[in-house]
Amino acid sequence: MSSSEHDNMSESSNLDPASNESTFSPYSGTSPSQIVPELANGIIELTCEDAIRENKPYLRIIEEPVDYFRFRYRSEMLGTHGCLLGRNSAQVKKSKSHPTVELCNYNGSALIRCSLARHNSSLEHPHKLTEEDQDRDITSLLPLRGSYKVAFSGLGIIHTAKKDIPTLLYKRYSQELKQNEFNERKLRMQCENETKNINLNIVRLMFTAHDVTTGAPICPPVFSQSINNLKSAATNDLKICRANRYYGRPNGGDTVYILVEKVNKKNIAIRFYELDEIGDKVWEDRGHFLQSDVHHQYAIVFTTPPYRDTKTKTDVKVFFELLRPSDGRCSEPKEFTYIADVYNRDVKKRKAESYSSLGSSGGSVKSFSDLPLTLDFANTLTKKEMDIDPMPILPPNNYIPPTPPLKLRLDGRRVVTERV
Amino acid sequence: MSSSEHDNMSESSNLDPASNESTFSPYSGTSPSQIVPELANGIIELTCEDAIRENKPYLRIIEEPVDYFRFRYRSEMLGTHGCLLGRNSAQVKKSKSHPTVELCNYNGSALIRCSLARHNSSLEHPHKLTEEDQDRDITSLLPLRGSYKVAFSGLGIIHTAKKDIPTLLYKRYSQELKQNEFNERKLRMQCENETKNINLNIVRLMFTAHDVTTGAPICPPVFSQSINNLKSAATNDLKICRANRYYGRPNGGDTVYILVEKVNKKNIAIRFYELDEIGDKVWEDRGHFLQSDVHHQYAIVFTTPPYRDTKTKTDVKVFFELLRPSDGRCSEPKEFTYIADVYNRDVKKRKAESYSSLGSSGGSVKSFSDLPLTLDFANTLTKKEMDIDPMPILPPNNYIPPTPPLKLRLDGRRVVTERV
DNA sequence: GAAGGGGTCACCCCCGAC
DNA sequence: GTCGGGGGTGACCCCTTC
Repeated sequence: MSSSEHDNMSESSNLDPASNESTFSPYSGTSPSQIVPELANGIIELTCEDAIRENKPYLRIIEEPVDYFRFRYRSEMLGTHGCLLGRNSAQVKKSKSHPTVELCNYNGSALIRCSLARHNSSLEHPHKLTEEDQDRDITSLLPLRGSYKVAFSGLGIIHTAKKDIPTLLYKRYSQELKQNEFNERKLRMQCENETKNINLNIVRLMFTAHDVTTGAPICPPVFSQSINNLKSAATNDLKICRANRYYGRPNGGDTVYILVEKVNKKNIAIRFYELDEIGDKVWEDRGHFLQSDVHHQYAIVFTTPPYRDTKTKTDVKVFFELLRPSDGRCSEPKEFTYIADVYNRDVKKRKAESYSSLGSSGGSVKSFSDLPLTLDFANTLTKKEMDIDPMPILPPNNYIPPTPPLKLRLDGRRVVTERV
Repeated sequence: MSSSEHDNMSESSNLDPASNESTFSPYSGTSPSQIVPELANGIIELTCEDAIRENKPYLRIIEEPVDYFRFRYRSEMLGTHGCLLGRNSAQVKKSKSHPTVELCNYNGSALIRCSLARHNSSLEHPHKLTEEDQDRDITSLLPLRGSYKVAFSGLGIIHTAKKDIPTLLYKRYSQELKQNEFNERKLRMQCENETKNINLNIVRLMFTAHDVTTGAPICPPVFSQSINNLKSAATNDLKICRANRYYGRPNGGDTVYILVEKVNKKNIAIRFYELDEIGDKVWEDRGHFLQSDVHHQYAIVFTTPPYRDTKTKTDVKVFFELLRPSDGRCSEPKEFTYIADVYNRDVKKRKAESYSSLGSSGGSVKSFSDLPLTLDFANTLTKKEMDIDPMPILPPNNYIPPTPPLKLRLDGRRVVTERV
């Protein structure tokens, strides 16, 4: 209902040559939805503004990637399974967008590289980006048809097997360090430990700009918003597929069966809330269930919380949704109606609504068939039980590592790059 | 309720020396539940009777194994996960039984071997039996404390990885055949094909008796009933864990949510039935749902069938259960009550039961809250959709291969055996 | 074919009862 | 601890639909 509705994007991968003005303002030539581009973190925004003031080159993201995407193992890459779209891609065909970046305040040729960074640091992620069937750095040469904007279409995210990651890190570090600068066994241990701190279900795109001839970085990198692995119960899209009832009594305690997409019983809650006329949240409570009421990750049996006014004289429309405490994400809400108890209603209403015949359909008064209630449900979720990833000891979020230079080789419009 | 209730077994692994009479009757010295022992197939029984008539030795199964057991991969065998029990093991502790076999009409020493056979042929199964941490043939030397009965306790079933099976078969066949009797490539192909026809989720125990000195078979083998892998959706125990309602209207169409153990949406049905006073089935119908109403193998939303008498004047107790068409197995039934429509009841009853107040608990008349009903459900399960294993082209069920002789080596009471 | 999904195999753990 | 289970996960393999 809410989060999937966007303006039908005007930015697409077919870049408009008319918008190719070398401007200092980040607010030019884009659709209304991008007047305030969402940046990966505060420091980038500052950097941009500094760059604008000082007339220095900078990168800015014009189209963010979608926030949910299925990471694929290399063995799954025989066929094709769709590419990473832009956040504003329309569901309908023919208006797809792709992650897009613009190099501002710059003249002449430049090379834009797209790679994967970790979600909570600027370090490289062990997963790999892929472009169609090619297995090399994802780069694009600018200007492209006169534009300094480039859309990366056809991207996929290759899920590196967990067991391969320590070795991968070891290779990387042992190459970077001189032969005598490290102790092999110790470095291997460090890589094992670092592996534990890498979240394999969240990545960010990292864009870097390089001088075409030297490979030297032109400006600081920019990072996209996080992209969550759609296949993992820790990061997937929460969804209530179906429920057996969408109404209950104001004193709560009604049993509801919901069928949901994969959840983790240690890290899931059900939030009821009410919005007033202007959309502000005026009440909130939780559905009650035990971990054992979560059935194999795909169904939850819970009891409704009491409404804030158990003697309400009128029916009240509220919402309920899934909530994942570890990252605060929630599902699309479902409507739920607290049906005012017939004895609390105004006399006029009571006459009209009560005593409707058993088994008739379509009446506005529902009856409550789940009585007597199952008692003693309690929401026992505790911080300890939720298995939240401990915050790893890593560079803070706003630390930007120096962009390494690239070794370049031209290959048509594509540039083959290697780490120096 | 029904299938798990048995006499509390008197046969246990502690064999009673008193029952060690060399008798010709298979009906002696066992508990009432074994007066008619269940034999794996008809031909065995004939063989037994022939053997009895002719005074020849024969094997008979005294305690069958349980029919559901979790097969474990070798990598899961670090800890301990419980052993294969006898079918009549009591749920309460201290009265466990184990698969038990008796060698009849025989004097002197004999060696009883237990191994795994396929469910639909007498051929050896690629899975392995294990006994505690030992990895060798499971054998026992008879007589044991004067008895010709032997219980195999501490058995586990090791799940051979599917990808390893062609190689395993190839090794076996290429050893059995002479060097020039086979074409390597062709044999490998045959092994690939044979692998497809082996059901890795069903095994049977095969018991063979051997002369201690020569290893020659003493009598034909006997086979236990099938043992199904508890972890596979194709063979596991069907179970309705929870349902949101256990009653409905006689004309049916009420929506029921059930939470179930892992099922295959292409191979599952819901059967309603009614028993008369003497336990005969007098009515049967199906719950209606689409494959898409099966939620990730763990929940089903269905609508109830109409009762045979939609105008019943009294409430009717019936049952519903899960049914797996491929093998005809079903879950424990749950009770379901068709509540007579209030207008069809006898006048006296109507007075007492109708118009009870909304929201009160404990009354015998339930109300129906799921109206209006979801329409247009239809049970569309067809034979074609059920993905039933095709019957492989293999020896018929009653074919018994000649028992191969064993190469023997004594090691205390245990005998180390090798295939000749 | 493309673009999405769902299910499975093999493995890795977890827990509660002793 | 260990026993006797049980649930979840990573990697992979398929299947629907267009």
